[in-house]
Amino acid sequence: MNERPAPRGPKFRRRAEARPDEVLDAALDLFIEQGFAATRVDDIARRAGISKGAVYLYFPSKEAILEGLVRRAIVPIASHALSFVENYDGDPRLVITMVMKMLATKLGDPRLLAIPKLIVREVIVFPELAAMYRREVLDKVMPVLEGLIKKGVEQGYLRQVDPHLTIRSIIGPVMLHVAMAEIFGITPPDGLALDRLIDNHLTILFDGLSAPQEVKQ
Amino acid sequence: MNERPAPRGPKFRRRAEARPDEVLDAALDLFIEQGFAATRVDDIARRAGISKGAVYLYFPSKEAILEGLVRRAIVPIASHALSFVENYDGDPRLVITMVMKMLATKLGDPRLLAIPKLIVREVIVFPELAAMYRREVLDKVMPVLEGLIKKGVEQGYLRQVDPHLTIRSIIGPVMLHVAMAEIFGITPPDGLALDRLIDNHLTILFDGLSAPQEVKQ
DNA sequence: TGCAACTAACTGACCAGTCAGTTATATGAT
DNA sequence: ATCATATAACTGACTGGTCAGTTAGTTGCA
Repeated sequence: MNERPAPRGPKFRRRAEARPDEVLDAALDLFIEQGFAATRVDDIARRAGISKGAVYLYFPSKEAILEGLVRRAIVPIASHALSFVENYDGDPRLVITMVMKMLATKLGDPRLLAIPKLIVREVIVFPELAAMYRREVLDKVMPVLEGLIKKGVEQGYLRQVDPHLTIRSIIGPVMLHVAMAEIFGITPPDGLALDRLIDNHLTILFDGLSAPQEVKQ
Repeated sequence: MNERPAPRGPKFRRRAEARPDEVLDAALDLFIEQGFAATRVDDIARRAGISKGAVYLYFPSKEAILEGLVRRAIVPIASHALSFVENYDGDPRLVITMVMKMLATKLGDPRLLAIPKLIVREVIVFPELAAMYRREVLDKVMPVLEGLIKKGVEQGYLRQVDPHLTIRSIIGPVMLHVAMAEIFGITPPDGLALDRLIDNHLTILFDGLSAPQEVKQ
């Protein structure tokens, strides 16, 4: 798997710039496979192609690696398309549909999904991790969605609902779908089928589970 | 908290019948507080009022305690009101409402909620745990709900939806609500408010998020 | 009196974090 | 260009603490 070290090549390279990211990449792989506790720092080092001692040149502790992982994942979120949603003024159902499609893309990428999974697993031992994620991601995203729904109600697009609670009705089903697949391996017969789930859900979400009345003619 | 052992009392009691359950109770408390890995068998023993060695008279390993915990929680599920749901023949929306209220009760009890939480946390290290829960609980409950929806569609109560996927739209929001509260401490201003969440959700679920048309007169 | 139930001290494996020593490479003098 | 020197980057063996599981011996009870 690893190329055999050339007998005449140097024993190691000095590449201080690249190391931290390589450590994080290696750690993410291993944390996904085995979880935080079961992963040895030595394993992380080996997969990153350095010695254990070198890991401690860049991270003061194993926990700091986990924290670095979450921090690195969080950074790009801030610069995201939230301002578009914030300033949008038409039918909120279009934006909701868009948000769902985007969410599906994110959740489909194992390396993105891994971060919330890690947080969920480690929240008891490292509550600061969850606090960080909440502060940097959820506290930014959720108020925007809440505002969207509130405006939708005021403008007459949406039924009178509680904006705060309605967020759960919108994205809860997608989360549960992914969670059931991840934890229990329960998927539709033809795979994860996130697109079909979202179609099915949006129909129910917008127009209700009840059969349409015959008044439509 | 523990009564001080009377100086003249016996050093221990022989109570083989009661021990296993007491160990499980102690373990559940500690696993909730600190997670599986961070809990020492010695702590479990002490809280159960026995020595570590005694624990190993009843459970062959620490993992077996966790497994016993899940198994004990699963047993009462089998004998539950599923047959009622299975044989019900009227408007499925009534049953769905009922199921949601029942779910809310279960999720409101920390000692019941703790079991799925443990499974979620430990699924990577002990996948058999998740498999067990799936086999004994989910594979029994979900087909019944699926059948309920299917029948509801056939009898014209419900819109044409995919029964398998629709389960997510029904209970996903409740799960997300609880998960957000548990993991990130995100709740409505006035507490968990599960009842209000369910009311809000059922309105959306049955009749849709879209504002009602003016045709109703 | 016998033995199941129980205790408490012990063992051995594991692993995060340390550190003394080694190697790569940048810098500057010749 | 070539070499000497400095130091940042890195290695790998070691340590100290932790803890699951074991066992030799003690105690409660029928």
